[in-house]
This record gives sequence, structure tokens and C-alpha cells, in this order.
Amino acid sequence: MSRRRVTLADLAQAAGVSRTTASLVMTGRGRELRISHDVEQKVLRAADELGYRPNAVSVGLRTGTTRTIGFVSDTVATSRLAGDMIKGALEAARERGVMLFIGETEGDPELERGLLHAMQDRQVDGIILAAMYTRMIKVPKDIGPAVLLNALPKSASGLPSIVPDEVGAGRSAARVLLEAGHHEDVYLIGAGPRSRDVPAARVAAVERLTGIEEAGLRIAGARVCADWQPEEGLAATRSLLAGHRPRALICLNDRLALGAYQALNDAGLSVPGDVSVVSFDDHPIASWMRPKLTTVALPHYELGRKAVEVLFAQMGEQAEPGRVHRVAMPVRHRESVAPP
Amino acid sequence: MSRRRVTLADLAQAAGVSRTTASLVMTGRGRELRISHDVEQKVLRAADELGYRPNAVSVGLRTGTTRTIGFVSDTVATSRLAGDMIKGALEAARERGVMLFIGETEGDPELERGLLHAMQDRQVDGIILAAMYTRMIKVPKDIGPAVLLNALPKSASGLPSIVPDEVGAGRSAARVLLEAGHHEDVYLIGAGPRSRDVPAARVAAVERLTGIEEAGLRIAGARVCADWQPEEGLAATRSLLAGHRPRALICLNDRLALGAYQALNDAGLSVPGDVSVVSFDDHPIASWMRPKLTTVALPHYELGRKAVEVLFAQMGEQAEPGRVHRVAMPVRHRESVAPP
DNA sequence: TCCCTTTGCTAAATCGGATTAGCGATGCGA
DNA sequence: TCGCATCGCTAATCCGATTTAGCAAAGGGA
Repeated sequence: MSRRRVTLADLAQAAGVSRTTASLVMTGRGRELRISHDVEQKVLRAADELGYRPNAVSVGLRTGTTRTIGFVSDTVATSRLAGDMIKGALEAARERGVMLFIGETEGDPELERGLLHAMQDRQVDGIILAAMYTRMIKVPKDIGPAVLLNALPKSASGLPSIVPDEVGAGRSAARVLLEAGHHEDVYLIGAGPRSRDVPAARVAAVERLTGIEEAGLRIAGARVCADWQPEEGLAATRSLLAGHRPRALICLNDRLALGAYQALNDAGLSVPGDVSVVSFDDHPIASWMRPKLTTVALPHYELGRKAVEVLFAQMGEQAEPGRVHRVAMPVRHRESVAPP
Repeated sequence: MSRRRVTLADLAQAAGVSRTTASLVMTGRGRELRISHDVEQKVLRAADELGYRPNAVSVGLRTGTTRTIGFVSDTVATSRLAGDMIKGALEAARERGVMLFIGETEGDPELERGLLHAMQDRQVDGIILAAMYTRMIKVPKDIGPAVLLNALPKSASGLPSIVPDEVGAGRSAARVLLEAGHHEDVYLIGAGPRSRDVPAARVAAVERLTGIEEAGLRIAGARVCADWQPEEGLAATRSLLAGHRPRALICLNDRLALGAYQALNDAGLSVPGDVSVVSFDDHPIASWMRPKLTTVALPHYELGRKAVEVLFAQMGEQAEPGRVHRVAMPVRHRESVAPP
């Protein structure tokens, strides 16, 4: 029984004016175009009574802008890591009265093309191209106003990027240990010690290692893990413990740290009494682990927000082309670090 | 330098026919309306050369359908639990050439109204109203074609619901233990033993307990937890161990189970040697825990898919009003269950 | 040869707004 | 009283498609 939507024509008729006048009033251009106060009130009252809301599709067709942006990711939308990224984007979008389309490419260029087309066909005002893990991506031609989120362009694209400040995060992690008094017997789990000793395509790893180096922390040794999962962290740490006696561990992410905890536990070593542990990401498990894990957080929410902000600046032409925006990664001080 | 989109008029001109003819060919109605094969080919060739794609906004205005649906949730989109729900919906939507708007209400009715309006103004073809945890929700008036996902209507709304089969899940969990030979000393962590002993508004809890009861498993005792977080699981299990010697634990979700593991470990009890553990949800941590947790999975992906499928049936009028679709919850057999 | 049907295509209306150009009435100065 | 500017509003066009109604040419039967 849902009756037809109220259109501008209905509104005009109810108010006894022309569609032009009604439109002028509703778009706030009444004053500018000399609509009398009386008529304006009449229209506004009628609009209120009828519950008039302009049809956004029609407006989109006429004006060419739809107050809609597209969020295209490889697989971000569905990973917990990135839920907050979407949330940030969603809230920033809502503040601007903009809706979000989402789509996932699964890393398939064909799917990506299709998605971008579907969005462009729907006249999105701009596009956020997001990646699950910070990576270099190939930017499609003719994408229109867009920003890269958690990604950097493979070749100069003129598009702005928003990425976490991983180098800063590396520095922060190192400083947490230095300030606790750890100057030696610090080992890395997941990558290192040199910044080229990283699993493939892990931009974050390189930068975290660079940051650790910059902070002037001496690294006693490291174990590289191909896949940053708990099992690898367990295996790497176990192998490390066979030959060394670490006083502190920097795990390249929280899942590795989870595995490291298990290995330390198995070896009868306590955290942080015997070994301090610092990590990266601030995955939800970090605060479930015992003792709670001190970790440098990926600012997903902020990344998402920032992407929308930069996209709007971009659309307003007030953007420096190709600028890389780095979002600070805050340290979450918890219970896994103590003096040696 | 992105040149203007190719419009139907451009295509018509390039092919040397009228817009009508071009449209007829492109929408596949050429045969039906007696467009000659020659002309048809000419148009198709031109379309291919120019890369013509119809402007979806215009089509939406003219036809009233936008091939777009809205996904409105309380806070689903951003929780890991629900990432897969979105993914399922996304894939099912893609298969149908439909795009997804997403929005979060944070449980705020005002926000919800705004979001629904924003979507309706954009002429979505249908709406998925989703909830983070299975709950009863108040369905807004005049929502148009819609389905409830992981939620049930507070008052009869005629809308279909898609929810996990929690009763079946309870039965499954109980059977896992029964089949392993556990007939006594089985305790519950999180809720129970009676199906009314649950934290507020937890529909899932009630049904899981009902299922456990139905399976004929005798429950020796239970601990209710207000909030289903690891810390509560730890506390509840610790308190349980003070007075009893369980042979098996059914945790009402995986986070509680994580806490239970910690308590059992502290007490020097091994899983599954001394105590078997079964749980619900199949949260990612379930396979990170050691031993890996046997748990009854929330079928998020399937729920999301199903929501889109039912929504389409709904839009095609081929739906039974108010039907509740229950999606099976599969058991993930892992390492936390052994004979007593 | 004339009339009617079929074939093959197109003009025009439509969707719901935004926008441009302009029209009639009034006010004002000369 | 005439001419011109200003005021207050509206007719008409446009955005890019779909869809209805109908036109001109060709074909067929009497």
C-alpha cells in the first residue's frame, strides 16, 4: 500500500506554485532568485506536510553529482582488520551526506574493471581504492576522482595515497623497548634483521624494520616468516629459543606474537618477566592475550576517515596531486613489556 | 582529460540510426521490435568501438529500478564477525549485477531513519536490515521490499527473516560430546543450564540451550556470563573448577572458550586429555588456539548470500510473507574434543 | 491498379528534478 | 503619460535513457 513518492510536481501543486518556484525554494536559491517570503513559506510548509524529499536519482541525472562514493577493495571489506577502515569511511561519508557503495575485487583485475564500471555507470562522485595490506597497486586508467587507501601507486598516477606511518611505528616499537631499558638481546620475529629480509610484497615489513633501525635499537637476531600466522610465530620463536636467550621480542604482527607467546609458555618463560614482547597491528586478540599485548596499532578507523576527507579535497580540486598522507600509528601500552 | 561519457545519442549518431533504434538493440529488444539484422550489427559494432555503457542513473530514473540494494546494519559492517556476511551478500549481489550500499545505524533510530531515507531517495530496489547479534528489531514503516538478516521482527511485519539455526547448533554441539562418549560432567560456560538463564537480549543463547536440551545431553552445571568476553570465560571457568571436576565444557561462544582454555591451563588441566571443549561461532581465533577449538560455526557467508537471494524472491513477489529462513550451522571438527 | 498488411524504423513523450531565459505587473523618474 | 528598471514568478529546455505510438515503404491479394 506504499503510495507513490511525493514529487516536485505534487509539491508545486499543493503549494499552488510552479515546479520552478518549488525547486528554487527547496534548493535554497529562493532568495537569490527573488521568491517572496510568503511564497517561500507556503512551499516549505507544503513540503513539510507532504514529506517531500527530492528523488536523488533525478537530481543525479540533472546535476551529474550523486552524493555517492565507491569503496573498492581487494578483500578489505570482509576482513576484521578492515572493518574499522570502512567504519571510518562510513562515518566521514555520513557527515557529508554521502552514501558508500562497496565492492570487492578478490585481486582479480577483471572483477575490478567490472566493479569500477558498475560504479562509474552509477555516476559515483569519487572512488576509494583500498588494499587489505599496504601494497603497490596498478591504478586503472580513467578512474576519475579517486584516492588510494592503504596502497601506493605502482607508477605515478597523480592520485593521493593514504597509508599508515609504518616507519614511525617501527620507531615507536623500538622506543618502547629502549625506554624500558632493553638495549641488548632484542630479537625480531617475522622479518629482519636487515630491512630487505622480508616476505614478498610486504611493504609494511620493510618500513617497520627501517623504523626500528632508525630508532637506534641494536637487533641481536631475527627469524623471517613467510606467512605471518600464529603457527609460524610459534615455530620461529621455538627455533630461536633453541639457540638464544632473548630478553625482548619484536613481533612483526600480533598473530606472530600469539604464536610467540605459546612458544615462550612452552619453554617456561614468562612474559614480561623473562621476555618482553612488542608487536604491531593491535588486532583484537592483542587485548585478549595474557598478559595483554603491547602493540603499535594500525589506525584503520582514521585511515578510512582520512580517505574520504582527501577524496573530497580531491574532488574540490584543492589537492596536491600524488601526495602521500601518512597516518600516525599509536602505541597501545599494555602488559607485555617490563625492564630486563 | 577524461572525455565525456559516450551516450546513447553518440552511439545512435555513430551507427547512423535513431536513439530509439540504438536503445532497442542495446536492450535486446531489437528482434521483438523488428530491427533488421544488418542494423542491429551496425549498432552493436559501434557500441563496441565507442565503448558505450548505458548511464545507470538515467536508466534508474526512467525505469524506476536501479540494480542497487541497501545493506543497513546496527554495527555489522565493521565487526569481523560480520565481514563474511557482507561478503556473502556482495557476491550474491554481484552475480545479479547489483551494487550494494552500506550503512550503519549504531542502534540509533534517528540514524536509521536517515540512512533508510538516503537509500530510498536513491531508489534502491530493496533493503537488507541486518543485526550484529541475532535480535528482535522494530521494523520501520514503509520500508519497501526488505529482508531481515540475523534478526526477527518485533511485531509481525510480513518481511522474511534470515537467521542461523541456533537450535540445530545446540543439538550439534551436544552430539559432538555425546558421540565422543561424554554423558556426564558436562558443564556450560556463558549461560544455562535452563534456557532462561541467559544474559539479556541474547536470542542465540536461548536457542543454543534449547538445542542442547533437545539432544538429550545431561548438563551437570553452568555459569552465566553477562558479557561473552574472554575475561568472563576465564573467571567463570576458574570459579567452576574450584568446586567441580568437569570432563567437558560447552562454551557459548569462542571468546568464552579462549578464557576457559586459560583457566584450564592455569589449573594444569589439558585439553582435550582432561577436559573436552566445544564452542560456538567459529571465530578466527578458534583455529589459532592450541589445541584448535572444535566449534559450531555461524554461517555468516551463507547468511549474507541468502539475504540477497530472499530479497530478490521478495522483489519478484515469489515470497511467502514473514517466512523465517534458518541457515544450518556446521560443526568444525578440530582438536579440542576427545573421549572422556 | 487499388487497398490492406507487414516490415523497419523513428518522433515524441516520459521519468523528476535543476536551470536558463523571459514574461507580466508594478514602481519610478522625467 | 511614457519608458525603463525591478520585482516575482513561470515556461521551456535539459540530463540520458526507455517506451509508446505511428509513419513511410514494400509486399500481397483481388
